[in-house]
Amino acid sequence: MAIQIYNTLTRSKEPFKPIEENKVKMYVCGPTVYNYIHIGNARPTIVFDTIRRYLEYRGFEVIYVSNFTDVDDKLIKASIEQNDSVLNIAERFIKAYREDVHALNVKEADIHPRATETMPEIIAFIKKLIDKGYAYESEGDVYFRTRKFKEYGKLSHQSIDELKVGARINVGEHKEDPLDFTLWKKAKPGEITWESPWGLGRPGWHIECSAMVEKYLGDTIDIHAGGQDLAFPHHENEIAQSEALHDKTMANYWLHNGYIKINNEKMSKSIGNVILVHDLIKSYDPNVIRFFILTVHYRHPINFSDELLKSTEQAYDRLRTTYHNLEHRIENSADLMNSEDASAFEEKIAALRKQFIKEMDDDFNTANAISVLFDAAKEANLALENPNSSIKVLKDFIRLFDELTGVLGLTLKQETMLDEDIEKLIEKREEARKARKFDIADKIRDDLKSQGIILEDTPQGVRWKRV
RNA sequence: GGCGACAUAGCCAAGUGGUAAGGCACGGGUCUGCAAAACCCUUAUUCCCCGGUUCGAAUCCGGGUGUCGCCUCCA
Repeated sequence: MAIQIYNTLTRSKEPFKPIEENKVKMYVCGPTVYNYIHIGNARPTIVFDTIRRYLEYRGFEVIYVSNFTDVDDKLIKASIEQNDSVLNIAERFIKAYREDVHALNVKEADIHPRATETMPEIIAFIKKLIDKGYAYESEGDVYFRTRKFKEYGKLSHQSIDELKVGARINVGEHKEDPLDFTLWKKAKPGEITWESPWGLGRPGWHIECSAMVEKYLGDTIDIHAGGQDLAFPHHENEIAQSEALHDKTMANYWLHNGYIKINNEKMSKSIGNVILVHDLIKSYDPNVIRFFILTVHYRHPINFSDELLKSTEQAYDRLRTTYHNLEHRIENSADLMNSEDASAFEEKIAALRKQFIKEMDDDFNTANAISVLFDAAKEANLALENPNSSIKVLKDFIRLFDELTGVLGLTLKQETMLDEDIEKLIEKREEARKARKFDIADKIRDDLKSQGIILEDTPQGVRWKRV
């Protein structure tokens, strides 16, 4: 059975069929780089990275394009406030974005185009729209003639007459119709500008994505994705621009991730509850943050709170502990070949892998895929419980964890080095235990615990982990 | 006003017609020198409310309540 994907366009799950066999062209709307990214920006980044990884895992070659909006009103505003150039600010936060996203183990996009580097294509795109009658110049601005595109509203399932209520005309705009949206914006004095057939100005927000998709992926792509709020108007406008020009479907599958709320409130600057990834990774392992995002289906809203993140950390530690215990046992135990038990576990490992794929095939249900990870932990723990388990089985569990968590962009492996003086203390404690001097042994264990190192005694010797 | 999402145990969260996954927390037990980790057991006769369809509904339909989102920059 094919992978099922929920398509915003049809509001239903559809079997995934790429345009070219085994190849996926994927475009994800990226950030406007005027600040550090917040946890809400991190969700689509993580979610669509996971979808990309899964498609690759299933044998597709994925071409993943994600843009940086490096010129727009917000950047111009920041430039005035910070008394720095738009390009400097953009450069700074692209760097910050890369650092944050790298920490969250998000794979680099194949192509990361910037609006400012796509200017010739953007201008050409607009020009062709004007030639085709879908756009018009008006006192240095260029607008898209929305009503002329008959399918307008098909993504957000709104009729054009209902949309009219919300449409606005800002001061200084000269539109034929309130629904028309900006393709090219005439520059105000002092603003960053590019030359165009309509004078100095800069692109509107929606046009860059249409131009980039066309430039890097072609007229029709497989997957176009972004946050739920981008469905309207951003994606609707992209469709209008691209399909008006090409007379072809822009993207076969439109994917939108749900919102993140903070303590059940909307995250917004006015409430002052914006959580930056940059800050969050100072207090939490990025693995835990990523895991947290993936414990909820990508289309559902997530509530975010410190308390929830803490309990997620506990949950993640259960997986990490199992993984670590497997490693410890493999290193400290002779191989005991017990083929009967081995084949039973091998069958379970195969079944777990199959189940994981089944869950992910169903519209990337990472919540259920994660529950398979816990099932795997349970089986691995049972294997560890058995003193006769073969090393091969334990190694196969490690491989299973590496494989499945790799698809989710998570890692369970942790640091394995200890300071020499701590190693000595552990040895000293072992001697004390052998001599049944438990008061000395317990004192050492307590001391190390206060340094964040937990000792656990097992039949295969002492095992340690950091808190 | 238009479009949409959500409501499942103390908390988080799957499940979209066949008799309630998983995790966190809590309690009991086994193991242990004591721990830790792990394992076993226990924890929702019930899925916001009221009707309806059905042999059968958390799941479908109608109505209601509540929370939230988009329609304006926003992931």
